[in-house]
Amino acid sequence: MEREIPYVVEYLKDKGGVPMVRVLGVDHFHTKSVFDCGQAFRFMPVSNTLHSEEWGGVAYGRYITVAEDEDGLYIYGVEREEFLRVWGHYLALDFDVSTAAEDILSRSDNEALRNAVRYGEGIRILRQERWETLCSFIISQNNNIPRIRSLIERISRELGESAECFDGMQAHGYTDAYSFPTPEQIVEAGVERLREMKLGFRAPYIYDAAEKICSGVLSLDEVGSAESTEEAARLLMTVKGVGPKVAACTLLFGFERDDAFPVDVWVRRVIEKYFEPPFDPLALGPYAGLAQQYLFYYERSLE
DNA sequence: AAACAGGCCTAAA
DNA sequence: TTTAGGCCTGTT
Repeated sequence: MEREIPYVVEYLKDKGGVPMVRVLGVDHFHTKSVFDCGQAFRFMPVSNTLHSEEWGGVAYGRYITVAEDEDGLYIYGVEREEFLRVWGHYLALDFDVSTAAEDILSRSDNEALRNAVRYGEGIRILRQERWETLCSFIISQNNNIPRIRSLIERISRELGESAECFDGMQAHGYTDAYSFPTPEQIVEAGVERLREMKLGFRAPYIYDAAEKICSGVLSLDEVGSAESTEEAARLLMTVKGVGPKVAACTLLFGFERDDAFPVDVWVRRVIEKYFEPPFDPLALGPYAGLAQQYLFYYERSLE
């Protein structure tokens, strides 16, 4: 369901001369929901007086921030060409959330699901970078979100390159920022170095993923063009430390496989709590992954 | 202090 | 084929 960005888009500069994009009338995009629902680990709240909620982070080698008000969405540190080529898609502004949510609800009359969709109305599944997504969810296993964040930040700082950033972004929380290391940079660093960075038992997993990609044993292009989500998952699971859950997250968040349905402890809890026994994610349809994210975010909010 | 954190690997039935 | 333990590290 990719399409042109169905919003009015303006290309402006802020008071500090920073190139920015304003997207008018965006629905289903609440910055906190998007960046804090557990799909992404590199965006953090930026405190300034411009917006109540502004989140900054690195993707595609650039530091940007995203904020909103009643008029629409603001993306700071981005020019027109790159917005059209990269960021509109990264932020999934070309995705019709309303239709997808309706599709999900049309397949189930489950009340918890209905509540979850309402609660997570502002969620959009980002279209993140493949390699970084794979590593992020390898790191996520048996781990908690603050530490996942700090580990990803640490290996980016130590092994990645300085991110691109427009002058004046200091007003948007920029101090310094680094892109996630490439497979080559991970291999170059070596397992011992990864251990020193406190990746623990995940160090050899990350290294194995990097090594398989560098040697050509695993191709993320092939994963992307696999016939089915199931086949794509099978390819990813050839990496040590990648099981069904990590594979599903990688596919949903990094490969636009909207039907991928990661089952973790929280989702298992939701299923047991609210659904009648033979639960089949396939029954939730082509956007089952979005449904999963609604359920996950909803259940965690109850804590 | 002991248990737990968006799992997965390995060994053993 | 399924099922326990154990795992790096940091926090509570």
